[in-house]
Amino acid sequence: MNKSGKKTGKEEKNRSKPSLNFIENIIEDDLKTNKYESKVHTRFPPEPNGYLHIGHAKSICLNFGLGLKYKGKTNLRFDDTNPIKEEIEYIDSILEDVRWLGFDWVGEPRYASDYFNQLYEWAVKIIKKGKAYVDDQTAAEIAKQKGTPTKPGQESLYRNRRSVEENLDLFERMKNGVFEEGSKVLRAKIDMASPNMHLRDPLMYRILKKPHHRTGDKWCIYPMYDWAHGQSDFIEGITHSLCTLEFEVHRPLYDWFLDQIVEGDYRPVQTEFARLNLSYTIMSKRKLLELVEEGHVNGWDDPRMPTISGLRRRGYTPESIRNFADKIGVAKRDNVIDVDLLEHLVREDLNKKAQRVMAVLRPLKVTLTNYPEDKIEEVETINNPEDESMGTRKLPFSRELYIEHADFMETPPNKFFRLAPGREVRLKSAYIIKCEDYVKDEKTGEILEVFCTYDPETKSGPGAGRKVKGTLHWVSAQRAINAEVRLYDRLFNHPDPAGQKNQNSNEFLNPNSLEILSNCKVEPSLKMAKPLGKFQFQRQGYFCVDPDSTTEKLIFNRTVPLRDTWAKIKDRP
RNA sequence: UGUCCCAUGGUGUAAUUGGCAACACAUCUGAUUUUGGUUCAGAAGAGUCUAGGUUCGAGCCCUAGUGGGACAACCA
Repeated sequence: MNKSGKKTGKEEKNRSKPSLNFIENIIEDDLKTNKYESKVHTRFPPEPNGYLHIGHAKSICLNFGLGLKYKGKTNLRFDDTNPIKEEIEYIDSILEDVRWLGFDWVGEPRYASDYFNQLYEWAVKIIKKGKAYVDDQTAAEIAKQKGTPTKPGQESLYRNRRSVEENLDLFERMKNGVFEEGSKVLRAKIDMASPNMHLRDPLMYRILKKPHHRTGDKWCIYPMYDWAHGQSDFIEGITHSLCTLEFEVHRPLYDWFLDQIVEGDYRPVQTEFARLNLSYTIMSKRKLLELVEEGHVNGWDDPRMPTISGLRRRGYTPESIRNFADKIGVAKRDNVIDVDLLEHLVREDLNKKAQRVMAVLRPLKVTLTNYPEDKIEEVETINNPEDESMGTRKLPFSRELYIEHADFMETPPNKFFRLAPGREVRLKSAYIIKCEDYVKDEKTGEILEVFCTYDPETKSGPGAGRKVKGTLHWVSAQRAINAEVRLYDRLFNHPDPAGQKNQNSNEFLNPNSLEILSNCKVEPSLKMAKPLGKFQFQRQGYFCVDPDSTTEKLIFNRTVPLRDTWAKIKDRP
């Protein structure tokens, strides 16, 4: 009795309070203890050196989602501390992708480069405290002295030899462009014997005589990531600084740098979570770039790419991606998410939204021998059975039609209930037809044409009469318009191409990831289809108008096929 | 020969004071269906990496081990 009462109490609690991920737990604890005056301020801080992918989408949804959930704020900040790799082109695409996902940042986008002055002043302060010094050694010498994770490093000759005044003077002259690139760096004086490599006197500044896309020629010394990120967080009033697991070892340094500059009570805290891995694809920017450069795909927005721009072109909706980020959760263990989940979610979304249309991908001609030659009648069909408000439309029906090649079989196997000699099927929204005859290429065995009769008593609508087992999609041969359809399959044929030791992911590239069908027949209403317009091709899948599509040449991308239980039954041994 | 992180059905994530291991995807049945879609009903699948310890009671706390991952760019 006592026990069951306890149980009920817990169940009620669970119902009213859904479980939180570990970051939400941290935030709610902070809220409870009134840390940060009960504010939540997050940020999404990409480096503008490439295109965003679905792994970034996870981070975007996390950071912006938390801002929304806790009525806080979220900044968009470009981590632009390396002028060599960064370009404005990438900034534009990042802004577009974040907006497309449906998020808005508070105020203007921020830039780490906006803080270069402040960073410089703080660096001077740290030198004055005797906790930073100018090192004249080469990159190779510094690397050599750094030691290894298992062996302590050695201190630089310059570490203790130079006075504060000398360091200050050298640093100022570094800033003024007196020294050659690579000849001097500013280093934090921490601990060359630390078991954490990042604490072995990390670099704060290097000399780079390169123009920056925002600051131009103003600076020739640029701060390193570690000496910019936490300070940017601090400047912006970020409370919860979320990043991926590989920065875990940076956290002591993040904190050390904050120790040097923070005076009040407030300071941001870094928390790490596991990056997203998705089955049958890769997520590394470097490897993705390689796919583009080696021509395995046609650019960053190739619909096979896991980039946001690729997914958009493929026909994914922002909602489906946000749902995905929600469903996969946030934790600290390495993971490979099944791409089936992503596909399930885009189907779920498109099922509600996408208009159904008739499109025959691999046409097979059907002639209705008892249908008048010149007659074209219009049949009415529903636009979306999931949403009556989407209404109906008219479809032209005629003596000569196209059906899907795979919907006819000369010698059908068990459980095949499509068209076959002597069999009947319904043409969706039209009539029941019966196969009377067919023409076959005797050499290749290919079916060339099918002859049927139609039953005028069976027109779709109330009182359509008898039922048959199969229903096929079709188009009128006279009225159909041509289209190109691009069928995409997974880019790799291994579920974890990047996770295989001693094997390059490219070894697992799927040679059949793209199939182009150029002789597809689609219903005439599709002439008006606009780029990125989304449709369900009845019985086949969801398709999206490619941006390359024109009224003269329609091009559709297959987002994802419909679930296909027949394929499973058919392929069973 | 180091430091840090991680370990729950096939996959991913939960289990909020230490109290019957839950949800989603995937898989399999059946029903409905003018999409072999959708929807609905149901089934199977883990005893929580291992060994000890604390406890009336451990997925949860402690110790050790095992396995996986991160760290040695003037990249982020």
